[in-house]
Amino acid sequence: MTGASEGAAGRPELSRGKVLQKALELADARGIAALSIRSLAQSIGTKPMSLYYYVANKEEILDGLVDLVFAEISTPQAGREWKEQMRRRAHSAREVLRRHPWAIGLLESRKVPGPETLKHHEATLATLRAGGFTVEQTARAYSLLDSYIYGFALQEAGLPVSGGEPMAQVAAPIMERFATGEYPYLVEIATQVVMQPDYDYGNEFGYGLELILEALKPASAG
Amino acid sequence: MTGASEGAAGRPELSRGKVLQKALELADARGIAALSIRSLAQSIGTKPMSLYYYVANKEEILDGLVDLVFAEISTPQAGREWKEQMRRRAHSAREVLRRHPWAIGLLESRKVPGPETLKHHEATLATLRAGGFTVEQTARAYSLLDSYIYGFALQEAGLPVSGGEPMAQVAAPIMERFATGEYPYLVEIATQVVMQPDYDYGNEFGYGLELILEALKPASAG
DNA sequence: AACAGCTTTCGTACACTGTACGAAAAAGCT
DNA sequence: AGCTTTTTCGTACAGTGTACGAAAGCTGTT
Repeated sequence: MTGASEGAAGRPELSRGKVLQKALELADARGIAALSIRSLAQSIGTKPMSLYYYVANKEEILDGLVDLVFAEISTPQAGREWKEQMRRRAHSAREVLRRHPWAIGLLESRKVPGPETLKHHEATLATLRAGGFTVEQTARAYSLLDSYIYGFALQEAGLPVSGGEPMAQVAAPIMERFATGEYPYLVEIATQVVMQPDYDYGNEFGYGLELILEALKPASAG
Repeated sequence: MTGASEGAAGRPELSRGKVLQKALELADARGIAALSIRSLAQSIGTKPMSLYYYVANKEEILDGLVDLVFAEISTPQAGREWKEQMRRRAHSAREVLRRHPWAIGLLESRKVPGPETLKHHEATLATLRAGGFTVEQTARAYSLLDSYIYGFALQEAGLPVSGGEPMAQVAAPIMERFATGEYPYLVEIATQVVMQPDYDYGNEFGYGLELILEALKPASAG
């Protein structure tokens, strides 16, 4: 009963899942740079080397994190209207990547996709195919949609967190260099759109997404 | 003459530019993970701590690298046909990011844009504005185009290098899990398009780009 | 020639990283 | 009880970024 499995008393009971879960929390809370084996072990309440029983190395933890993030993205359902399904998925993906911005940087160096990642891709492909896209059209549509989603998330991650007025903060130091009049168009866009009090870059996501969804079409020519 | 400046004899003559240049070469050759202060100093032919005279810390080196990469992207010219200019810029950006894939991951954590980056943005904005886009339309078009470019580069970076047949390599290990029949649509797209001998994912870039350029329009409604 | 004052180099040391190796402890089984 | 497998973790090592301060080199003035 009080074996290595179920924690009967106060035993926290370590497991691969718990390691990854805590790693995700730590990355969210303190940033991916602060995710070290030692800090992770401490936040779990164990010792550094104990983690290596559940995980081969740190790379494997990062792989697991990316897979966890993919698992959070809402899975589209084949058979339903493809456009609405893709819209839902895209917005969900953006939200997830905004919650875990560090995951974007991780994507660049990941080699093997995890099981949840594969499941997600499978469901997305199924939805497009069921929507009437040919195999080739599906490949292109998927590439286009995901490129937009990842790219938007990447740009969003390069901004100061998000909220009411942080745009003025990122713009201010740059504005000084602008005093020279070197960058009139950057000044224009900064003052006339970005620094407007109610401007939220996140809202631009929908614009580009709709434009792409509108232009995508199954059947006939590609 | 044999002062601290021009290297008259065999003196290599250190400088901030040289440090960044060598850092770029090292990152390209051995990957961003292999770029350490010590390895960089050695490749330059100096000692680690000497670099800190030209650079405040490693972060500043990474900032400089990103700016160097941006400098490589061909700058659009305002006044010329905006669509053609954006096409050129997009293809150039993709090529540059394929040469320096590590730069994509760096983008996520960069805080302040460098001078070359600003210059590039300025020129792009100028071209769109001159092409008849309003300020708001420019912001949206720019966001859409760059999201697509960065996202595509990000996905491309997650692939095995590039060449004739590496697609079969990334697909093979995954294919084993497919033997279970869990992922029929992934199998379909893998066998029917990705693993085709003459398939090159890079070619898909043009498709999405043209679709976006076609849908973008200046004037009237946004 | 000697000194002073820059600029530029770099040796040493410290705290921190991932993890190889192997010992120790705990749990399960006969 | 003992034996075996599973799970934990202490120690040690090579590598990281960089703070601090000493040294060296160069320039200009006397």
